[in-house]
Parts: sequence; structure tokens; C-alpha cells
Amino acid sequence: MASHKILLVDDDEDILDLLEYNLSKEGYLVETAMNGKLAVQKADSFVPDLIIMDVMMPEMDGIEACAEIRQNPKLANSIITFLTARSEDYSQIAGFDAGADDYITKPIKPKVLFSKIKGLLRRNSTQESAVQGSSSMFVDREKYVVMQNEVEISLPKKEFELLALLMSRPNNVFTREKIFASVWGEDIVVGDRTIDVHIRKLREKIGEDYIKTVKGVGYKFVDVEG
Amino acid sequence: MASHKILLVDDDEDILDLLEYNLSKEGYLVETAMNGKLAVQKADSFVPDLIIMDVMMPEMDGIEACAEIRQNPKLANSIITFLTARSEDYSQIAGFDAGADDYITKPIKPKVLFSKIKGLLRRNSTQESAVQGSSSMFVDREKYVVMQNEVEISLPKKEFELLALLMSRPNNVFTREKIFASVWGEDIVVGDRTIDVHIRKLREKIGEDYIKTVKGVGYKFVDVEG
DNA sequence: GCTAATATTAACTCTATGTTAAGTCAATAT
DNA sequence: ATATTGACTTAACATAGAGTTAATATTAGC
Repeated sequence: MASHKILLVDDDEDILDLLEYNLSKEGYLVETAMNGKLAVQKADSFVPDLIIMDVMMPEMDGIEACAEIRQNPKLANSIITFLTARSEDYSQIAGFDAGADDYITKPIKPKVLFSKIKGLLRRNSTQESAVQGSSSMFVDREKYVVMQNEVEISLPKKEFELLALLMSRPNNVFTREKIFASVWGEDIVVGDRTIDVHIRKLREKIGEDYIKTVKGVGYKFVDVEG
Repeated sequence: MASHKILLVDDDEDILDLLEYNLSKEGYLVETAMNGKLAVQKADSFVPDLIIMDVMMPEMDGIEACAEIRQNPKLANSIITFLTARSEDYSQIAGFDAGADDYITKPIKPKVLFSKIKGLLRRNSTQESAVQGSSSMFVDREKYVVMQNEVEISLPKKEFELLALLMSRPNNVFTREKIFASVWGEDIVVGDRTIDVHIRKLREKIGEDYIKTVKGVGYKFVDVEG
């Protein structure tokens, strides 16, 4: 298996160096960022499997960065772990709300960190590796366009992000909750029918059969034979 | 969604009571054990999603119990979390080595505990979830389908949850009460025949032989040779 | 063979989702 | 500055089909 990619985010360069050194030695591909803003950018290009991020940072704090990263459908499979001082209970809770998967307490004990990372990545890797997109359709984020049998379909932002999210894991059901969290953001509230309308428009544009409703659960993208 | 199952392990009855009360109130299915040895047994029959276990216990300590539980393939998907006094770093490390996934520090802050549990369980149900149970059939919660000999069977929500519950412990009889509690929720009341009808529909879809009626007791899922 | 528990079927209800059209807003063009 | 356009949301109503009920038949266990 290709090495796992880890993105480290902390404003303390010493910590970054220490962790980068040790994790690289363990065989991970490591990149770093010094604040939340850079982290969001780097995450988008690097597409890490795991993001380890300090909560307190200048420019943009971890919570905010986490929320932004969770918007990015490309990063739906990335695990986000916070670094927090031992008793910052507030940030722990806020972190989970923002979409974090776990947190690690400071001071960091390398052994604890390593076994934790191993555990987290093990979880994630069982699913992975299966397919990437589907045969007759794929998402081109650069051109911001969806290719369907050699034909470019250009979509408005919300429709694009929604379709990209669904296509990030074909056959996987995404609950309305998750769709909202990912495409709109945890805190934005929109009406109940908004998703339906976007789904309708997508179905009009790409065909009726690609997006399947799982009533009471959510929606999923299924690839149809073209 | 069917409730998550949590196994609490601690030698302090007060803590057990407190946690059990609060977690039950949150909608979890909770069972308890007073020492590591009992925990291992109970885990085997109960198959909890999450085990919260004190490190220091008589009879068999948490580390040892954790190691034993990790041997049990049925419990591959169970998350194990330790309860530790704030600075027992030794036990944290030993705990991770033994296969624990996380730890919670005492004294326990309910708010922290709940968000942590939510986070852990969410991680468990989004990331892994696949596989479970028997050879010729398994539940894939991510795709929200049941795989039967390479064939996807998609089911409506209630039927899916019901089958998933029965399959979570093949050969184990689930009483009607437990099925109601788990699939419908403690407070929702529906007629007596509702379960039967769902069972009927399931049998139509997956075959007559998988779900066996135990008259006067309940239903169980048995794996048949395919 | 009786009896209570479960099976079966079809009809019914109700809720989640589908659909359409109109409204709001921001970006761009005139 | 004003008009235009299209993305996005909302609201109102329609619909499907999941879920439930009720009535009747069947079965297992005593």
C-alpha cells in the first residue's frame, strides 16, 4: 500500500519539526502548515489521509480550519485530529461539532501518538483503495466540470459540490445531515427542500438514474452502464 | 438509526450507575460489568459498539481484558476506551499497546464524555461499518445495502435496521421488546403485528430460511449454507 | 384438539421526498 | 445607476411508497 499522507498543522515550529521527523521515519508522507489558512490550502492540494491540527493558532484557528476542510468534498475521507491542551474542554466539544474525528492531548507522548495514528489510519484504510470515481463519469475540479462520456457538463457551485460529494464515494449513502455539513456548512441553515431541488436539477442535467434516493436515510450516487 | 451498544466496565458501582443512567437516557443500549473477566464474557455476548473500561480493577485489569477482547474476531469493530486518572501516562501507553482506541480521564465530565462518545461512534459507523456477521451475507451500513452472495439487496430503513440488528448477533434470539427498543425506540408504540409484517417482507427479499421464529421468545438470524 | 402466538394479506395512513413556480440576491452587463 | 441574468432558496402542493393496522388464517406447543 502507498504510504499514508499526514498533514501537520501547528504554529510551533519545534513541534512541527519533531513530529515531521519522527513520522517520516515511521514511513509516512508528511507535510506541514503553520496556521489554519495555510492548512486549508495545503489540504486541498495534498489530500492527506490524516490531519493533525493544533486548536490554538494565529490567522485561523483549528476549529475554523476544520470546518472549512469539512466543506471540501475531496477531503471527505480525511481524518481530522486536534491537538489540545489537557483540559480545554470547550475546544474538545467545539472540535467535534466542527467535524473533527478525534483529538490528541498535549504534551504529546510519541508512543501514544504513534499507536493512535496507527489505529486511526487502520480504520480508514479498510474502505479506501476501492475505485476512484466511476467509469462513465468523473469530476474535474480544475476545470470545475463533470465529464460524462467525453461530454463536459458545467454546473453551478452548489450543484457541483453536491455531485462531487456524492461521487467521492459511489454507492455510499450520504445522509442529508452530512450533505448539509459538507456542502453548506454545519451552521448554515436552509430549508428542508433545498437539497431536493438541487438533486432535481442534477438529475435533469446528468440523467435520472445516477442519483438514488434512500428514503429516510439519504442519497447515493450509483454508476449506471453507459 | 438503531441505538449503539455500550459496555461499561468499572469496579465502582456508583460510577456504573451514574453512567448507565445517563447514557441510557441519551438513547444508548447499555450493559455493565464489574471487572475485566466479566467484561470479556459480556462483550462476547453483547457485542458492544463501544467499551468504556476502567484500567484499575480487581480480578483482571483493563489492560489484560482489552488484550483478550482484541483477540475476539466478533469484536473487531468494537471501540475500546479506557478510563484513567488524569496523569497515569503509563496506563495510557500500555493501553494503546493492548489495542485500546482512546482514553477518557477521570474525573468524568459528562459533556466531554458525551461528545467523545458521539465522535467515536460516528467514526465507527462512517469509516468501518462494513462487514459483520455471517459468511454468505453481510450488512454494509455505508452503502445501506445487504450483500448476499455478491448481490446487493437494498432495503427500506426499518427493514434494514431490523435485519442489521438480527445479523449483529447471528443465532442469538432477539425478543420483540429488544427489537422494538432498538429499531423503533423505547417510547414509540406500534401495533403487535408490525414486526411480523417486516419479518415477512425481509423473508420475501432474502429468502425464507434466514430468519427463524422462536415462538414465545422472538426472532433470530441464522446463516444458511449458500 | 385447543389455545395463544405468529403468519399473511390487503387496505390504509402518513411522512419523506418530488415537483413546480416564484422570490431573493449578487454579479455582471448596459 | 439601472437592467439583466442566473444561482440559490423558499413555499405550496403533489406523490410515492414506507410503515402500520386490521382482519383472517395458520401454526406450534401444551
